[in-house]
Formats: sequence, structure tokens, C-alpha cells
Amino acid sequence: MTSKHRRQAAFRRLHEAMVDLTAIMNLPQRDEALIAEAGVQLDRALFPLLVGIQRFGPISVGELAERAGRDHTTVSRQVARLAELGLVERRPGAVDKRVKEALITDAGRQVTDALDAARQRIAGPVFEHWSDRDVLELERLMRRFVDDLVSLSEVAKEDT
Amino acid sequence: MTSKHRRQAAFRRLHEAMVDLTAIMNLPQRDEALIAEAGVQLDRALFPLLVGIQRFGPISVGELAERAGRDHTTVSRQVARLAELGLVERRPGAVDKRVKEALITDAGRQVTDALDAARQRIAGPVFEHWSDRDVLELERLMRRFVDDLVSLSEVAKEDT
DNA sequence: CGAAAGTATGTGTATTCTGCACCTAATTTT
DNA sequence: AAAATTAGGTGCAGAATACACATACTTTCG
Repeated sequence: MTSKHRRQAAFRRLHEAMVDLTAIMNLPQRDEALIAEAGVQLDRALFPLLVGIQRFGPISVGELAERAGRDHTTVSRQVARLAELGLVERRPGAVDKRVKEALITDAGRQVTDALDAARQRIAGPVFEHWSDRDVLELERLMRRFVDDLVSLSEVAKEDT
Repeated sequence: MTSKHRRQAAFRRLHEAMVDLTAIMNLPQRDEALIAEAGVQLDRALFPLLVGIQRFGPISVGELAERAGRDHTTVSRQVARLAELGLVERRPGAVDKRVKEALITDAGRQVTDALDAARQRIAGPVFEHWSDRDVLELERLMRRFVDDLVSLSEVAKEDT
């Protein structure tokens, strides 16, 4: 029982840390600082979408919408804007012509690369006083945690 | 040099995990599931604010707004709604009568307790096959990481 | 002290974001 | 091949948000 309670307490503290982290990640000023440091011109709202397309593209509007937890019409409009800016390319899907895949262009990749580099400059110093071991452990455990969360929600979805 | 590159690679993977985690935390369906499981009636938008007031209250509108990264007028209206629902109480600050502190009421605490319990039921199973050590390590490292991030941004603010 | 500057909160208003209803095109099912 | 389903998109309406401005209180400084 004591062990169970210790776990629950750890769970609560972990959740607090997660909430804090999410709050930091969601701060508009964080994105703005990053955009400024990267020296790119990009609407804050398009930002996570561009990153998603870079990472998972070619990707359909529907899947992108599901990942973002937003309506597909909203995402459709935002992807259209990214296309207008020349940061992503639209093309009909090879196997299913209903889907209109989005994939990153060279210009788009320049932007995401600049953002990655800027983030490294801004946030990299956080780990200055961290041991290699702790950095790697945090990375390993957080990755595992996220993956477990995803599979949990996928199981929940199948129950529907 | 190799060590530096290993760190940069770990940093990049860590950032990906953070983005994934933030995406999960921001899913509207996640909040909805939690609210349903807790059996409470609460607007999704008021949710993080209530938690913030429970955790940091009594707290001013301004500080709450800064934590949330939103304009203080937006937060002012949302806190007013929480007060109408009887979940938080407003009162003039003891030392500075300009501030109108928000603090959680008994009814508000019942809601946050129900949410905590619901979260434990929904997300607790994630750690079922985790070792005690890994759970505690994740909690420790994540907490430290968040704290370091906060102090970094505070330093940056002073430079302004 | 007391006027001026600064700060915390709140209201009116315009803009932007978002989602629902509905449409078309393409695919899958029967 | 007709019916049902799925992907994407447009029109419109409501919600969320921030900017401009107002008010009340506090701090600063002559």
C-alpha cells in the first residue's frame, strides 16, 4: 500500500511538472522569441503545423487535423496559407486522389532548420550543468512516457 | 566534439518528445474525456485557469495572465466567469487594494479534486509496467528541467 | 504634503480563430 | 453500378482574444 501511495504522489508531482512544461511550451512569447532569434517571418499559428508537415509529411489534412486536435476545415485553411507562403507544397495523393498531401518545400525546410538552430542557441544552455547521464535519461524516459500515452489513447479509441 | 554532438542529438530528440507531449496535453478531446470522467460541468477554457488558481492562489489577475501567456483582459473575463460559477472567490488584496485576488472556493476545490482523481483513473495505468525507479527518475528530471527552463527565461527577462 | 507618474483591473470594440452545416470529388461497399 | 463512405473545401456564425481606453489605487518626487 505504501508503495502504491508513493506512486500516486509521484504521479501527482509528475503531472504538475507536465502542466508547467505545457504552459511554458504554449507561451506566445516563447514562439515569438524563437521566431525573432531565427530571423524568419512566420505567423505563430502556422508554426506547429509547419513543424508537423516537416516531421510527418507527406501528410494529409485529415491526419494533420487529428494530430492537432482541430477541425479539418481549420487545418485546411492553415495549410493553404502555408502553401501560399511557399513553405509547403500540395499535391494529390498517389494512391487516393481525394487526399491532398502536404509536404515541406526547400524554403519551408530552411525555416524549420533556422528554428531548430535558434532553439539550440536559446535553450541549449539549460543543460550546461547537467550530466550526460541525466540528459540521456530524461530523453529516454520522456520518449517512453509519450509513446505509452499514445498507445493508451489508441486503445481507448478502439473501445469506441 | 563527439560528446557535444551526442548532446545536441539528445536535445533534438528531447525536443521532439516535448512537442509530442505538448500536443497530447493540448488535445481538446483529452480535456473533454477528463471532464466527463470527473463528472463535472466546466467550460474547457476555464479549466487551466481554475487549476492555476488552486495551485498558486490567492493570485492576481496580472500574474495569472503572465503565467497563461494571455492578455490580462482575457484572463479578467475568464476569472469573472469562474467567480460567477462559484468556483473561485474574488477579494481585494490586503496590502494593495488595486489587485483583486482570486482564490479557490470549496466548490472549486471539489472540482479540482474530482479532476485529479479522474486523471489518476485514466492515466495512472500508463505506469503499470514501469519500475518505481523509472517513475521517480522521470519525475525528478522533468521537475528539474522545468525549473531550469523557468530560471533561464527569468534571466532573459532581466536582460530586457 | 500633494501633484505626477505608474500599476492593476476592467469595459467597449474590432479582428482573428474555430467549428458546424453543407458541398463536391473520389473511393469503397454491396 | 448504385449506395454509402471518406477527404477536402467554402460560407457563415459564434467564441476567443487583444488593443484602445477608462478607473481606482499606489508610488515617486518636487
